[in-house]
Amino acid sequence: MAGVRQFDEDTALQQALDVFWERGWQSTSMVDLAAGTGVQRGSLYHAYGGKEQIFLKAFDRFAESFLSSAATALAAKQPLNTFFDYCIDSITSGRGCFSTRTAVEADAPAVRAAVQRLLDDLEELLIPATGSREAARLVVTTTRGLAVLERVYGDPERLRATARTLVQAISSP
Amino acid sequence: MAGVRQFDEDTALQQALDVFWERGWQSTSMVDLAAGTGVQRGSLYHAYGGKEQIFLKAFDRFAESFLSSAATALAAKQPLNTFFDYCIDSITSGRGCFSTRTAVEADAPAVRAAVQRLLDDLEELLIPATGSREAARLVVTTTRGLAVLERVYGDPERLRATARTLVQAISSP
DNA sequence: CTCATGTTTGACACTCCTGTTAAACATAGC
DNA sequence: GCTATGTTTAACAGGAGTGTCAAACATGAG
Repeated sequence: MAGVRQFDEDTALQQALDVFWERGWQSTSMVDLAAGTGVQRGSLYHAYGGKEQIFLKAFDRFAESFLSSAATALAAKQPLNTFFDYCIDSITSGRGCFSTRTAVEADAPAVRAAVQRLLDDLEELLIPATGSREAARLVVTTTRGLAVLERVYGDPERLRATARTLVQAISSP
Repeated sequence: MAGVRQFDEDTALQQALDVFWERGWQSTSMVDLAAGTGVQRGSLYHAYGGKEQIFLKAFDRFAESFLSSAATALAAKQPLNTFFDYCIDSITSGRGCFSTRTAVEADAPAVRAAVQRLLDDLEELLIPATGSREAARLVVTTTRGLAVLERVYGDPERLRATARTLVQAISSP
C-alpha cells in the first residue's frame, strides 16, 4: 500500500493523551493537539475525524494502563491501602485525575460511555479486596471524591488520611 | 444619586446561577449570561467586570442556600442519612452538583477559593453528626464522589445505596 | 424643570477555533 | 523508474466569543 502515514501513531496518541490530561477535555482544541503531537491539524482530521475520536483512542490507552496498575496494587499484602496509595500518587503527582475530570467535563455520549466502562472495570477489580460489590462501589466513589478534593485542596497527606479513614471503616465489622 | 441600574440585581444573579448550573463554568459565555438574565452584555461588563465576578456572586448565593439546607437535614433524627438523601435529591433532580462541577472545571484562583470555603463550612457542619473531623472529611469526600458517579451513571437509587454503605460503615464501631 | 451622574445600547476590532479543499507530496508495488 | 494511492500542507471561509467605546438614555437631586 502506497501513501503511508508519516507520523508514528503510538507516539502521537500518547502525546494527545498528555495534552488532554493537561488541559482537560473541554479546553483542548485541535490546535492544541496539533501542537502537542507535532502533526498538522489537517492530518489529524484526515486520520481520525476529529477531537472526539482522538480522545477516545487516547482514553483507551489511559484506561488500559490505569487498570493494569490498579490490578497490580490490589495484588499486594494490603490491597486497599496500596490501591489508594497508588491512586493518590497518580492524582497528586501531576495533573489530577484524568478520568474524573473527563467524567465531569464531557458531554459527548461516547466519551461518557468510555468513562463508565472504566469505572465498571475498576469495580470488578475491587470486589475481591472489598468483599462485596457494594463496598467496591463505595471505594470507586471515594476515589472520585478524592480526585475532586485534590482539585480543591491539593494536599496529598490529607487525601491519604481520608482514604485511611475509609479503609478502617469498611474493615472493622 | 442619578443614573440608576435598570435591572433587578437579585433576579439577574439568580438567573446567572441558573445559567452557570446548566452549562457549567467553562462553557458559559457572557453571551449566555446576557441571554439568561435579559441584561445586555455591555451592561453586565459595566456592572460586574466580567464572567468571574458574576460567577462569584452567583456562587455565594448557591453556597448560602446549600449550607442552610444541609444544616436543616443534619438536624433530623438520622442526620447522615437525611443529609445524604438531601444531597442525592439535589444532585439528581436536575443539573448535577454545582459545586463539584465547578471544583473540577474552574481554573481561576478566586473560584477555587470559593469552592474551598464551601467545603470547609460543610466539614464543620458535619462534625457533630460524624463524631470527628476525619469522619466529616470522609463524608464530604463521598458527597463529591457521588456527584461524579451521578454524571457517569445518573442513577439515584445506586447513589443512595452507596451512601447507605458508607453510613453503615462509619456507624458500626 | 434642569442637570449631572451613572447606565444602557449597538457596533467595532480582535482573537481563537473549526472543518474543508486543492495541490503538493511520499512511497509500496509493479 | 513509474504509477496509483493515500498523506500532508497551507490557505480559506465562517462562526463564536471577547472587551471596549461613544453616543443615547434615564432619573434623583437641586
